[in-house]
Amino acid sequence: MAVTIRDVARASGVHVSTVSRAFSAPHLVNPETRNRVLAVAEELGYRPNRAARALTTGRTHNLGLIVADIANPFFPPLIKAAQAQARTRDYHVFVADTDEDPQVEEELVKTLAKQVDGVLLCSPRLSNRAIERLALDVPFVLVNRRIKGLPAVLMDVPRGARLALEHLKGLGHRRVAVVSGPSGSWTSTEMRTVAAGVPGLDLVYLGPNQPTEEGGLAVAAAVADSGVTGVLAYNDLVALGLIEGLAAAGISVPADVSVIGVDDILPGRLNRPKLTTVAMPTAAAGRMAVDLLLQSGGEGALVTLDTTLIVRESTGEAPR
Amino acid sequence: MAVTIRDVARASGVHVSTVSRAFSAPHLVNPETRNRVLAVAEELGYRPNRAARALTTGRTHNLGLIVADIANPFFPPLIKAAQAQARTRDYHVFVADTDEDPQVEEELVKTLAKQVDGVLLCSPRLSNRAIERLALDVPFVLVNRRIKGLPAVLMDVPRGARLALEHLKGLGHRRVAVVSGPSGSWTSTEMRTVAAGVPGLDLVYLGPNQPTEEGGLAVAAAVADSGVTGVLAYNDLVALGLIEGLAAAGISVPADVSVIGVDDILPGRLNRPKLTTVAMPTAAAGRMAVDLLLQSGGEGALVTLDTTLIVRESTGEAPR
DNA sequence: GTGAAAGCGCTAACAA
DNA sequence: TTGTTAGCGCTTTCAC
Repeated sequence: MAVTIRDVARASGVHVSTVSRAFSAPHLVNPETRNRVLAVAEELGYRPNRAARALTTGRTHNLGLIVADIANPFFPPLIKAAQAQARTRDYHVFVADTDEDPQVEEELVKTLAKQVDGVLLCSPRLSNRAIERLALDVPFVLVNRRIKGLPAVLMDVPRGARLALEHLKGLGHRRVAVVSGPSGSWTSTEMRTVAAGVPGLDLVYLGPNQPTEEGGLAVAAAVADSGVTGVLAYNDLVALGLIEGLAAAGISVPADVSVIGVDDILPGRLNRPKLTTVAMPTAAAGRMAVDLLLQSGGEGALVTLDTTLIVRESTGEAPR
Repeated sequence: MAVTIRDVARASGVHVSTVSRAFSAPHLVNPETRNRVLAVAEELGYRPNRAARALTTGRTHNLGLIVADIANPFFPPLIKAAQAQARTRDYHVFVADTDEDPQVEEELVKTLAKQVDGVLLCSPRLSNRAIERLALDVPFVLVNRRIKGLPAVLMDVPRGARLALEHLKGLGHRRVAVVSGPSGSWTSTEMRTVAAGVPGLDLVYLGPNQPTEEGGLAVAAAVADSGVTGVLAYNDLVALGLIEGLAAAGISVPADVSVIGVDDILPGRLNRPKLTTVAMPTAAAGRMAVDLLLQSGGEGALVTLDTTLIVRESTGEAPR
């Protein structure tokens, strides 16, 4: 068996409660005693058992992080940042993947609830009602989803989309396509709204569409037929697929058509042409979500992070 | 406070131990009683507190998964698979990122030790000695690292490298470069050994080198100067950077030079030309590592997973 | 400043 | 088959 608080107490000639205090309420114990206890603990290799501690304090010092798909390149930077931020505050994080399944998501929250002080729900697939019900069991911070009364970290996609469209316009593009994602998608709707608000653009809406490379590939023909010279794609994966599809049809990016993605995932940075994209502050979102969760009192807090346009190689002057 | 076993006991008119048994030793309780208890529990929304359970049983039903860098595209498929596999066995998994820092790695293992039934150490940066010492505290499964006496999941890189080199040879390439990674790296050494074992190839060893896109970019000039027509790169990132660097120098892949990577990460699949690569079975490794950890008795188990060559577009006939 | 004792939620002998 | 009791490792009143 591992070394417990009792072993330390015995070896340092004090009561267990003193050892406990030496760790969790240092100011309540005589510096000398404290140092002795700490030294003994160190020597024995004692580490407080966090689970046992949680039982009395009610605070587990664990967080849950639930995402739809760990392998989707959008998430890893968020997971990494959240985990790092949690660690600076002495928290561990459970990471779970729902495989896009709302049922799994719900079950995960329920089983995790008792073991964590809060959970980060990233781009949840669950209904608002279901989430509100779950929020009774455990504190939440939502990422990429807004539900009244629940703290959330959002990213300002509309701003990024506007920037993207204006960038296209500034390069002389007039006829521009907006390729949306899955039909129910929040972002798709937003993109359209924003696009409608940029004057002087002749807009073509394409989609709904799979939010994947295949989706982009599939929409290439429609883009080619539409006569546009610029495209704002639902996300980077779609943009990448689109560029590939266009190339297969003999249409070159950015010479013939400019393409902008959304997310700023790694593959877009490695692609040639390097993808111009609306960068989502995923790492910042991960950090911020952890902060929100840990800073009690941030009840209904709503943080919206700025997106930025990163101009790389997939956009250029409109052909004439 | 959440609903506890005591609430369920009271509401169903039995003793807590009966409730406990209804969940963790169903066969020991009368089916009728059991159903009643379960019904009441369901109704009250009772969920056993796993941390409390762990305190008595000694089994937490949690796993730790430690990787060097979550954002490195090599890891997410492994994390996803490990997590999924763990879930099928009713385990949760802590995911932690060491940022390539051995110190952090060690500290993480120590703090996690008490909260988990075992930890998956993926591509650890720690010394053998340190790992052996830590293995006294908590069961390990190593991924991508072999230490005597510790269970490990390895991937057969030599086989993949041989396949890659033979593929190049089959395409008529004679003068071929092997671009290695960081100097200490295990894989680098292996690659050289394997390369030496493939007859009829005129080999050039380049490196050591950063295992990143920049590393590939940096080595492009040397590759160009070396007069090779084929390259086996340390990994996909290096291969991608190399292709980019070659392109900048007016050298086309695969027309002038064929390039093969290792890993099969997503960016390679999205790249143009699509990267020919030695696919690492990362998902299978994640699953297998979890199985090894959970199947007690697998003490010194050593599993080597096959790698395969995936031929895509970055390799072609040698120019003549 | 330190010790004693109770208890967090649960399981595991041991009785009955 | 079920209840009783003790205790997992720790914190937290409450005394002293």
